[in-house]
Amino acid sequence: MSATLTHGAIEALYKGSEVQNPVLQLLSMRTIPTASGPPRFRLMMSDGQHYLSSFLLATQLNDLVEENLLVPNCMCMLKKTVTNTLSDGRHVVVVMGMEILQSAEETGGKIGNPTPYNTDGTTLLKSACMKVETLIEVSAGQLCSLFNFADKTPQTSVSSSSVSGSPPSAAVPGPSYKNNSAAPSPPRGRGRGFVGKSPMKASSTTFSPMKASPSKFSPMKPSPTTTSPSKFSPAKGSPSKFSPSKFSPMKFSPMKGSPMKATSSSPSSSVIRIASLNPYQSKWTIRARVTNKSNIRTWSNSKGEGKLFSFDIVDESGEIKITAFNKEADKFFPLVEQGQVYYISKATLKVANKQYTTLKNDYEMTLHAHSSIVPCDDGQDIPTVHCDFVPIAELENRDKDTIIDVIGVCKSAEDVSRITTKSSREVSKRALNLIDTTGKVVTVTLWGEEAEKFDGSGQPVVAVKGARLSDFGGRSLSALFSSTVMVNPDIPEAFRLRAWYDRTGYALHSQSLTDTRSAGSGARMNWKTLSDVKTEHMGHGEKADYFSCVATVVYIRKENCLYQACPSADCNKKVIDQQNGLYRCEKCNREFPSFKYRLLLSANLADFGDNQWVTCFQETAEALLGHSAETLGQYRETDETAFDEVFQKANFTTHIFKNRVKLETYNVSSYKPEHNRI
DNA sequence: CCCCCCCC
Ligand SMILES: [Zn+2]
Repeated sequence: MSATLTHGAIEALYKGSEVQNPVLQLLSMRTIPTASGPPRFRLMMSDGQHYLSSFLLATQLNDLVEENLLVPNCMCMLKKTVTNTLSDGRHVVVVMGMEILQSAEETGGKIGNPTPYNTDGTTLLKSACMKVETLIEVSAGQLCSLFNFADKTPQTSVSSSSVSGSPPSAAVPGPSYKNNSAAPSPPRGRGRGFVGKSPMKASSTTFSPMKASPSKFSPMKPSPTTTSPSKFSPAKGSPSKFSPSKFSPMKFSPMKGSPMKATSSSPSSSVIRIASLNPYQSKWTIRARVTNKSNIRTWSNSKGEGKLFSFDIVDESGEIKITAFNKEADKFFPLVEQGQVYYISKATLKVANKQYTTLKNDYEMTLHAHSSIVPCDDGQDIPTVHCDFVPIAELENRDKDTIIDVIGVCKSAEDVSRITTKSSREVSKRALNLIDTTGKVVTVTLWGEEAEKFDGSGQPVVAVKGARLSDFGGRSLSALFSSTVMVNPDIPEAFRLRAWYDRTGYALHSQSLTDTRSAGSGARMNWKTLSDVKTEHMGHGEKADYFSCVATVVYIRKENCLYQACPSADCNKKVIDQQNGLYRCEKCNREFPSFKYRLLLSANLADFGDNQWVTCFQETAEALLGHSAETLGQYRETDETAFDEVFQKANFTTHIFKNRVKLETYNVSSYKPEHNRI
């Protein structure tokens, strides 16, 4: 290929006008001193007529320099750029994607006789050079930090698609000058073909999405009557007429001189699409619908602690996750309503950690003190749920761990039960059996509140967006934290399924993809004697082993079997008695006037050939002892005889124990009977 | 700044 330079591209790029995949020649390159982090490269580029040194290489493209591909005189196609305007009006062109078309050797030298591009009426190369240098200092808070974010994720679409030199993918068609170019999804197994979801499109009360926050349960009407708090008074001037689709890409780039008049309450900058968001620009407003609002959750780890909630938003271009921490969590949680459309601005973009996200966006958003979320009362044009439902029969052909959307009639549902995870967290679970018109059934497991609140009576249609396919029992599904569970969603697929099931489906001799002969009914029980467990070295592998046994309790340690735990709902951490009527939870980092009792029981089990120490967590211990932890706590405080009696009664009782076994430090196995009965 | 995705 003999490349030709795109005359006029320098001016277009500098001004932020649209230009199709411009081809430029690199004339020179300089390293910009940085205090920390990877080096930054400033490029002087030529289009054969003009040259300009206001180009900055996004750091995810630094490889091109380090591998000596991007060297002076080479010719390159700029596939993704963003033109930023600094507060003083100067521009800088951030190169986020480029392809080397021709090496320096092949090109042979400088093409043409380009002159300095006149950026502001005075032709001064020197000033152009100065600009870029000061840029870093002047807007250090802005650009540098943004670069840092970008650097954390080497596999952004920008680097992966352009460094490899692959042709533009279908996801990024057309011009390279596109602030609004939707960041293409990197290849990943979890990819899903949906744009976004909003269960709350629901215009009828039959719709009840199952996600934690109470606000999610309020059905949305197509034209919601927003009762927004006064400080969030929606814009009066109907900003929605600035429909994103009417905006040319040009609008997305120069940041000064917003075309919109900013009033006190209306969005003060251009309404752009979610797909156009990137960390290099900060003055934007998006208009989008809230989906998947979470509850407020606390965390505590080595780096600190706090609380947060998150939600996803969707518009016609894509979706993005938004998180609010601590103060902002408290501030925005009550204002953000599932299904509602908002103008959102002044939030911080950062590169999303692909390890965690199932959303199709390379970035995610964090709200901060000055972020603005204003209800939009005429958001009917903003899409709601978009699911790519996979027919249940088709799940047989999908790979394990794929994230999929599924819909079916809930033929039957387990009762909710509590289980203890490997990390000793307790969680509720409930398995549903969904059937669709393929006549196949699959088991979907719901967790936590969704499991608790699920009501399977009346065999509702259930849709799960973003469930993970597992190979357990053949094929089964599990809801994730990021999943949305919708009961009787107001969507055509649901109506079709309802009609089908009520007419003929109910009588169908269905086949399950999930082997349901599990837990309790025999086939899946792994029966062992306590002696087997030892001779077979169960629990010595990487993963835990599971077995069931019939055994008799021969000893129960009643000392230390009860502890005083944090009273908050999902925190079972042991509290510290402050001796002043208050109990401190280190995890919640606060004191409570009360605690709850929890059981952690050490017992010795014996069968005809051997014996074994096991640990029984709360539910199992309560079943074994026949009393709640709370009752036992009362006994211990007030009636020691009654307390002792409980243990005596439980001793020498025989049960079926279901155990998890995993070798822990040195020779101590932790056996966890999770369920037992005589 | 989270990021738990669980159970058989
Ligand atoms: Zn606590």
